[in-house]
Amino acid sequence: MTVQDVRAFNRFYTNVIGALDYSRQLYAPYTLTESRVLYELAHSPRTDAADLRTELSLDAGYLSRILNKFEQDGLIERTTSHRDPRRRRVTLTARGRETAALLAERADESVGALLATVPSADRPRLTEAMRTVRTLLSDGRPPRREDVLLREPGPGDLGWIVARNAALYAAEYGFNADYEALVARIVADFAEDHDPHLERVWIAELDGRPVGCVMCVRDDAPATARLRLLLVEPEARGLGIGDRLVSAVVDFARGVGYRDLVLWTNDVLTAARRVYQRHGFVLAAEKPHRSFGKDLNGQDWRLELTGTRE
Amino acid sequence: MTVQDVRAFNRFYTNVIGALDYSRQLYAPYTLTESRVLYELAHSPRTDAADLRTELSLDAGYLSRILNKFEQDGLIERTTSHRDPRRRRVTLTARGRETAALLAERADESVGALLATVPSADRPRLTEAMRTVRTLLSDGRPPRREDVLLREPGPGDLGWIVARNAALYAAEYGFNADYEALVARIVADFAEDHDPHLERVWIAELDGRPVGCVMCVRDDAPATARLRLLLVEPEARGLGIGDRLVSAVVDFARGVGYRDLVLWTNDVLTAARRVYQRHGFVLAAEKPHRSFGKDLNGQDWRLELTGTRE
DNA sequence: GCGATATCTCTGACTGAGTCAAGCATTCGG
DNA sequence: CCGAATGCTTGACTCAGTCAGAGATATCGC
Repeated sequence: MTVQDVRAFNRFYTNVIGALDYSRQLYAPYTLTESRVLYELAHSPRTDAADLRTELSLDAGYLSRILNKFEQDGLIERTTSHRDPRRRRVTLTARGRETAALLAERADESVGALLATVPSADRPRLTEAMRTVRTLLSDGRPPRREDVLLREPGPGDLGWIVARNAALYAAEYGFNADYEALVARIVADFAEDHDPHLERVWIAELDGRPVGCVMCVRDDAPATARLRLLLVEPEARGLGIGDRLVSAVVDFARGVGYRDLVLWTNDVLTAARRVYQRHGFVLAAEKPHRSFGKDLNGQDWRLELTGTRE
Repeated sequence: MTVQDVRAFNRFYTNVIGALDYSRQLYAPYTLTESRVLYELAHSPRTDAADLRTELSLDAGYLSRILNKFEQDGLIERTTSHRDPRRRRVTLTARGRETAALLAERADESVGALLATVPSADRPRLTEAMRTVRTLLSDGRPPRREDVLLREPGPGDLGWIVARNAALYAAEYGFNADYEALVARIVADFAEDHDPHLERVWIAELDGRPVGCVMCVRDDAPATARLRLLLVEPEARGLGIGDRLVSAVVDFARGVGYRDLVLWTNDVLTAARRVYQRHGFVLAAEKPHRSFGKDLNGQDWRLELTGTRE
């Protein structure tokens, strides 16, 4: 049950945060909340009090008192905001920046001590996992299209294509190991020998991790390109990534002078089919076959690249 | 910088925990700390006050007062411990269990509301990431040899072999994409056609995720097997995984009747070489070559499988 | 067995982080 | 121009959590 997992994590992490502050000297002579305010100020030095309130969800009176203290200690200066005299603009003084840096340093030390218990080989996994938790929980903001980036494959990405194709089709359609063999063959052929001007692979990246791919290779027929291995991870669907990948292939194929673009798929892959249709592919042939441990309907689709460009 | 990542995560998660408690009704009529005590009691019903103190690191006086309140409310009963009359044994009453259940239910709801913002496709990633953070930070208990399991590859594992070989050798030795092509070729050949009685792949699994692999295939020479693609993830090194993988290959090859086991490696892979030596492999030939964008010394190693079995 | 010391618990006294409500100044919507 | 809303401040308060002392009992050295 996911809720229980999350609650267990909350209990655990409450202890972690508590343990970091064990000596009770971390924030002296300020409190955790004061130190959060100071941090916020140090990282966006020209802020209105109202922004601090919403950002840290503090009580207005509480914040006002905290800022009083900071002003007495010479950490900040308060002026009224230009565009709204009710608002107070808060700016850090040099002394305030010093203090913020001091607190940051202490926090660094404390966290460093915690991190020292983690083998350095594991640290990338730790930061990766923390980033995952953050992005998934951060107000559930759904990723936007602009967060997705298309790029060329780097080390390991071709293997990733094989792994994710095999795992996803096994999970979603029950394909057996033959499918992984097919994909591995396609990828190996590409990796071993391809003309970078006429053949290419794109990786769709979201928050630094691959979430989709597509390949464009020469076909046997003259002046014909073949689109292969279109894939979008379930968690990244609905962002138009499939469309962008297909567009990339179409544009590329047209740009380097192919006259036709073909692809082979199966009718069970309905989402993919709609993407192809949107880009103007038409069904050229359909044939039942038994592959990957399933009875399937193979489909050949074709898009003429000459003619009217929309 | 990892420390900064962790601190960012701490700030973030402080907000998450704060937000969960937003309505301020979560624990009413008790406080967070009281509710933690109640939780602890509900999950180990027969506890001494001293245990609670150490477990939750509470002030003795504070805990005493909390227990007073609980006793007045009829949630607990206090008796003196048998083995030490100074200690107080605390047991939940039926009413105490009810209250604990009620609080747990409210917390579940609150967490459930948070989780509702996470698309269900992402939830496995969330719990996985949380588990990773917990296991890495919780006392850094190093994994033990018994936690590692050798198994046959499942869907996606062959692709994983390609991906991790390529990524690791690129990171550790600067190999270029040619190496990924070579691995992809080897894996594709295996996936497409292999004799399961004479050729096999092993995946080493730690806590449910792959951390190592090795392959055994027929060689061109008669009655000769070839060991390929031995790999152990950095974070799983030092657990004897390499030895276990090589042992698996040696035992398998000997068991199915091969007379020789050969392998090709490069002298920069010193850790792997030591593994091979431990298993009795001897260096048969060495030859410089330029591959994968590097000048390397290729080595052929050989182990006779007939003769004295140790 | 006895004294010195440590441990467990409880209570009184206190601190101070955070909340609530009222009031003043200003902007916004009509 | 008026009522409502927003931003900030201050006074008054609550109550979570800390600290110190005291009583009871265990443990250790002798």
